[in-house]
Amino acid sequence: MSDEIRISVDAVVFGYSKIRGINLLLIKRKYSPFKDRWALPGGFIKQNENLDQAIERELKEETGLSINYLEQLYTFGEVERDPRTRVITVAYFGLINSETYKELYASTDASEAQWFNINELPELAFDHDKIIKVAFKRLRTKVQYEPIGFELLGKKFPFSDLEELYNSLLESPIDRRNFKKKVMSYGIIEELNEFAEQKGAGRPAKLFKFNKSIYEQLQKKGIYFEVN
Amino acid sequence: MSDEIRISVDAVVFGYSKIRGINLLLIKRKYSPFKDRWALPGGFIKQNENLDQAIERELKEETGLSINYLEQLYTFGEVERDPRTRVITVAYFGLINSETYKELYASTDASEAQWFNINELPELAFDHDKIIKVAFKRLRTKVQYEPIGFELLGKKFPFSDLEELYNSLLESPIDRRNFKKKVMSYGIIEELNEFAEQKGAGRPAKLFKFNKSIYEQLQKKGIYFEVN
DNA sequence: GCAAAAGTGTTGGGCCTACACCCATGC
DNA sequence: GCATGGGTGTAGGCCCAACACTTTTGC
Repeated sequence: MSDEIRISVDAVVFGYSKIRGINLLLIKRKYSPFKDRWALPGGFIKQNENLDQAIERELKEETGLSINYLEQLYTFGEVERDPRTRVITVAYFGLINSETYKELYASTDASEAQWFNINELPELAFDHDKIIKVAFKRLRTKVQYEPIGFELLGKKFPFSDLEELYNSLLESPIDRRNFKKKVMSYGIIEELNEFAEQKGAGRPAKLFKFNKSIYEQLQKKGIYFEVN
Repeated sequence: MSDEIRISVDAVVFGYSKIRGINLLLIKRKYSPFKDRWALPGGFIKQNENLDQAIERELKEETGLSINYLEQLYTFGEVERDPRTRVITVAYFGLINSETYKELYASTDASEAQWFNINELPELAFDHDKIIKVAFKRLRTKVQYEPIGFELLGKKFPFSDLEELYNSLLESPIDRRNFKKKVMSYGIIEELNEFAEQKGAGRPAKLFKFNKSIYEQLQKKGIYFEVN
């Protein structure tokens, strides 16, 4: 056990689908410690790369995914969190849109990377369960004051997808009519003249699109998104 | 230049007084690099201490202060942020109440530690100006949705101190009557039967006290503090 | 025709905003 | 008595919460 302190980055990446709900990206560890245990994607940072670069590299290496939304979450540095040596990890919080999300689902169970439902997580390596808790709390808090929910949906989505997403993230069930009025009132969502593909019965759903640049203009004016 | 990556902690500690406004705690560096330049209190973490322990130790060593409110802010890890070698720093965000704050003011200019008005900061070492910006933004945002402003006041305070504090932190000037109604409506502030010492003319001000345990009970019920 | 999902308006009440004068003290 | 800072109430409007039926499709 050297006297060095090592630094890693780890990412908590959430995905979403209407059927499966909130899912989390995990990888199976190839090496000791915690060999064959599921863990967050991540790894040690290199001498000449920034933290942001490190986490992007690790995600690409271990899962092949590119993440549309990624921000620093918290740094975990408990002395005993890694049995080998002292490791401090900078955790990131990521969201992935449903198109990319589906691709990974297609890539079989044999893959090293896999999605798990947030309520059915396996036993995890290190203190990763603790990190995930912090990240999930951030997700549930942040969807209420920033329009990050759209990062979990596709570019075009039926309004009911957004509804369901917020329903699964917020504590109390949302009122469909009030929710739509509120969200539409910001003018950051465009109604398209396209319809979602039918799957089963029911009236076909119009598709909507999140307009990020309008949101950014509102922010500058001091108008902030808020839902609860 | 070794191949090691080193880890430090730094603290952005804010103090407040009605006369001087928002102030920031800085220390003068004794050693190279940036010798004699003002910088955030902080230093390298030790092999066997947690991050929280490290920042508390450094603050005590360098400034003698004990901080009532301290939370992790953000981790800064740009490759070139330290000219010596690669150093990643975990920044903390702290608030200190006005009693403690005054004590330091009494400890002369010769001291290594000194308060600076947030609008009159000297040139700083490393990327500490950037860290301070992030911290100040956090302060201004967070006072709006958590009652952390009280951490900057004394245990007992005249209501006008709170008013002035929010006035100096928020962008638009607050309405005195509406502000008081809002804050009092949470029931987290007790009106005492004591009065502030007179300094100059004016009606004597009643003293108030923040009741943290009532606030925590409200939080559990899902009632959140909010001012703007 | 019935099951499944999408779409849509109104009302009452509570909360937030706007706004200005009196009170107690020092000098 | 005047300057200084502390303390206080109301009315109008806006926004939010509560609430249920109709439309379009697949089968």
